[in-house]
Amino acid sequence: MPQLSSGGGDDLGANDEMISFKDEGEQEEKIQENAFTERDLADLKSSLVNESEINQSPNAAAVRRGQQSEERGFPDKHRDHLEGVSKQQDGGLYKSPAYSGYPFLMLPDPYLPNSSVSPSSNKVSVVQQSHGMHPLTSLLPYSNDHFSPSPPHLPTDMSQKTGVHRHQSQDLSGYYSLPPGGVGQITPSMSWQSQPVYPGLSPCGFRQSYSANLPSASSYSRFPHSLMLGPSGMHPTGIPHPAIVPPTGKQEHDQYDRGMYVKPQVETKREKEPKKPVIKKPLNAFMLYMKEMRAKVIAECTLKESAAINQILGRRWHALTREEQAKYYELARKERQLHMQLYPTWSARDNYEAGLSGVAGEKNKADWGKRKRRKREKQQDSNTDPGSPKKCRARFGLNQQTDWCGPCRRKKKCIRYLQGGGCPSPTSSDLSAIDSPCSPSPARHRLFQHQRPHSPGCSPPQPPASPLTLIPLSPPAHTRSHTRLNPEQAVARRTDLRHPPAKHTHTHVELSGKQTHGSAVLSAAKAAGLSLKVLTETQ
DNA sequence: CGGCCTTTGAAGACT
DNA sequence: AGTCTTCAAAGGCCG
Repeated sequence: MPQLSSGGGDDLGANDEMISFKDEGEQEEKIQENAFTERDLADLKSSLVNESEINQSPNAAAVRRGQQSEERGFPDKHRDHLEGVSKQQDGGLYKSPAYSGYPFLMLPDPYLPNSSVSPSSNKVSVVQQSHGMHPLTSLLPYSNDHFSPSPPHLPTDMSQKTGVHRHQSQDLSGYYSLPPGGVGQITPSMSWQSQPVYPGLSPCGFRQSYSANLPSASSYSRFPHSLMLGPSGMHPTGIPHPAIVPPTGKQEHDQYDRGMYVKPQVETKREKEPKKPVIKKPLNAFMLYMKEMRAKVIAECTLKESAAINQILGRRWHALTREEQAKYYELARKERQLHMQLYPTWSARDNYEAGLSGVAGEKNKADWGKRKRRKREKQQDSNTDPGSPKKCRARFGLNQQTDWCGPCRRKKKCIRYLQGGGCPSPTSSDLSAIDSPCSPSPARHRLFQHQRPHSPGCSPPQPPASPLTLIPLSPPAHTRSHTRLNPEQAVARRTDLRHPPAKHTHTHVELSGKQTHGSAVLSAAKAAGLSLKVLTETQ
């Protein structure tokens, strides 16, 4: 769990962490990249200043007051916990109205016991913004749907998912209703508002965040996110929710990307297809960051391949300040809390059975063990030495792609390693990785051989990566666990900034001073646009 | 069409 | 307790 819950931010103020995890040879890259990140940081900081002013708005307080009608229902211990969290955090994440043209209802602090803050508090976290935009709004592209006033399609039976507490939300509409007066006065301030709209981008759901106005039929169709639920993307509660995704798992995107979202269709489809919901994991901080920044990276670097983009995003993630990361950690924390509220019986293990039922039955439990063993064996086959680089790109780096084996060039398993580790031990050149947003990873270099090597859209254009400017490529996800033992990796990953996991995230957490039931949770979800997803199972 | 790639973080299983 | 594995998003690529 992010160390945001206490300490008054002392752990966020340190400024020495940004260097510690930098790898050698990154100086040049750092200069270039900092030019970018600092720009964003400046924007962000400015937005934070502005938002603190804007949130003084009485309208915001009025909106918040309208949301304090429900009873408390969770143990005080969680409240205590969250109080500590909220005291420090609730003013930081959800008060930035920096985004114009995006209808974003600030998280109504159902998560935060201090939700009944006085108007004088600058921690007013409920800000309806039809024109203002949350700094993380692009993380919440599905939040558009949240602005549907008084959803008329709420089913009476909201207990579709087994074990999910369903406190009926008679007053849900109260949370969705957005007083018109509360919106337009929020002046879009800067911050990521400066992010361009990418009209030409492939539909990834971000650009809309910058251009949407109040929800409408058209705006729904413009939002590709899963919350723009399609036929089967209905939350068990009946509220369209990003956690509800079609069985295919990708349908959501295709469907919504193509603007096929039609609300009546949601209802009819849902009636036709009673499904078991497969609840997706809540997004972690980095995932949220990725969702937001992906479009930006794509636009700047004209990249399309997610693997390359993710490498860039991973680097930028490390380049973020603590404060910046803290926002995402906090958002992720709230997502987890919401997720836990919505699906108390859900376990991450439920989804270990990919493609199977989201409900972990006994059979799934057995299959899970088998699958796990299979994967383990598979990895051992190709990687008898888990701690060592196993791919040509890691061994030779970008500058020596001619030394790569064929499979490595085709993103396949490195045959050299399988053939006995014939690859020479890595030198400095094996430290190749994305050096800048413009430098694709060696593994993806093939992609750029038929793309623009140095996109003009990337700032700044990068020459072919030099070993001196390269940083170590992070090991594959399945080998990271080994590298965690590596002190350098530990430093590189800036473990000091890694917020400890919320060990009690699966305990009930009082999310609000007065909202504790499903309606509160759902309204909070709608307000915050949290990205919980449920994959409904086709019959 | 399914799986891979790639990233970090969270959670659960395992040792 | 520490380690390991899986999944979350994304979309192009490959067999």
